[in-house]
Amino acid sequence: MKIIISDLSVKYSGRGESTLPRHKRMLLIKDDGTISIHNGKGYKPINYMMRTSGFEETIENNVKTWTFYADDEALEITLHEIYEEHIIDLPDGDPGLTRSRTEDQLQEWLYENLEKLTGKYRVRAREYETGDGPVDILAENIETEVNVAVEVKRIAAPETVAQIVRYVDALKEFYPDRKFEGVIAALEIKDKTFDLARRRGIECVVIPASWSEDYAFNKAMKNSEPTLFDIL
Amino acid sequence: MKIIISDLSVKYSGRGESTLPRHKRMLLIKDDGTISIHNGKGYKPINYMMRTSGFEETIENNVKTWTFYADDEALEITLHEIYEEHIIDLPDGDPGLTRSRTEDQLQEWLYENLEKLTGKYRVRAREYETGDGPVDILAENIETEVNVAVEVKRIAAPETVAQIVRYVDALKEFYPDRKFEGVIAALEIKDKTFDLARRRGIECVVIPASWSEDYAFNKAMKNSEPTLFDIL
DNA sequence: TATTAAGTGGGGTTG
DNA sequence: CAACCCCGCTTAATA
Repeated sequence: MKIIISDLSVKYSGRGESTLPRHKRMLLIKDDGTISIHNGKGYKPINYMMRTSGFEETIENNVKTWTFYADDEALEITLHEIYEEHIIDLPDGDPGLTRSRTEDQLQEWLYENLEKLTGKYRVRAREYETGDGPVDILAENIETEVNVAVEVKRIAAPETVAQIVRYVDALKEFYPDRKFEGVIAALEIKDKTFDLARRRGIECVVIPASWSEDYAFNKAMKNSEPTLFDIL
Repeated sequence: MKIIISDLSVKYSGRGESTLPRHKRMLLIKDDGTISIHNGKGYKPINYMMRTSGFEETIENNVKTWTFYADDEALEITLHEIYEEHIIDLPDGDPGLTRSRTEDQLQEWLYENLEKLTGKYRVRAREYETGDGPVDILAENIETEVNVAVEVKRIAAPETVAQIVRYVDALKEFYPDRKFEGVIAALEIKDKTFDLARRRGIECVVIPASWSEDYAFNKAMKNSEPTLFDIL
């Protein structure tokens, strides 16, 4: 990896197009060919390019311009004045991130706890194919026996309503002799989404934030063997 | 800005949760409080935190652990062995990125050129409110005088079809005495999307890739004054 | 301040 | 390869 601190300007052309006027910034060139340009703010680079396959240097009036190429993409960096340069060796084989509290785990937890949580829906299947993509959970109303498609989200947005409506429509079309309703289950549901859902006949279920503790506790109970986590 | 090359491990807890085992990586601390951890690959940090508001250092067995805080978030970095450290001054006032070939410009271009391009639609309005969100362009069929809602996209996906169908339905509901049709105009429309659109009675218009050159040319013509771009 | 929509979105998974 | 969907999405514009 190479770090260059320089007064630089950038032009990118590829999927979109952008230009960046001269300013002192950090240029980061990783060994996998990734280029990124950082300024003093934010965690994202202001300009970047991945999977570079070619490289070219031109010098004019003692000013270097580097152009990096890939399929249909080009990133042109003019280094007006270089202040610092560092070579850093980062070894391969990074063990990588392990995540928890993901939507997948939320879905798993809800599948186990939907009936307890709502008191009226009994789960039947996960990732049930609707004909227009799989719905997260298929359940049924215990009293009315109507089938219920449940879309699980961390944060429900208006587009979530559109999504569940599509699934319900697809299910109705595919099984014309059965009844279907739609439910959104989310940790957070904004007012506007709530109103929109109600107007479309979609019910909203708010999942308590404590789900993750409950999930972790149950996981730990199932594994009688102590995990590495318990020891640490 | 501070760059630290270190053998480090990370724990994040906030909107989600994640852990990163020990490995030699780069820690980047920007003056705006942004933390990011990079390995040797990719342009994105593997772990990060923005808008940090607090900081704490603990030392155990000669090993430093830094914990960064923000509302409901915490990033804990244990620096097992520090190899390098660099302080870099990046001035504020970065002029920032200017983009072109954006969807906004595409929409502007199409508004000017829809009639020329299709030979049958005449534009009437941009960002026209349908009752279910604004549609990009409202036009009319020159021959039949039917109103046409046009959704502009760079890449049209099946979801785009659902979107334009919703708009057309909303318009029909709001103006029951008028006729409406839906059109998707995009640079790229995959087969499945094309088929789906046809089945739903939505017409597809493919925008030629040359639109951006035409757009730039016309912009230049309008401004008789030479721009900074022309000079450079 | 909250909401919406675009992004050079990225990235993984499935058919 | 295309389609689909989640992401600790981020970020900018807008009401």
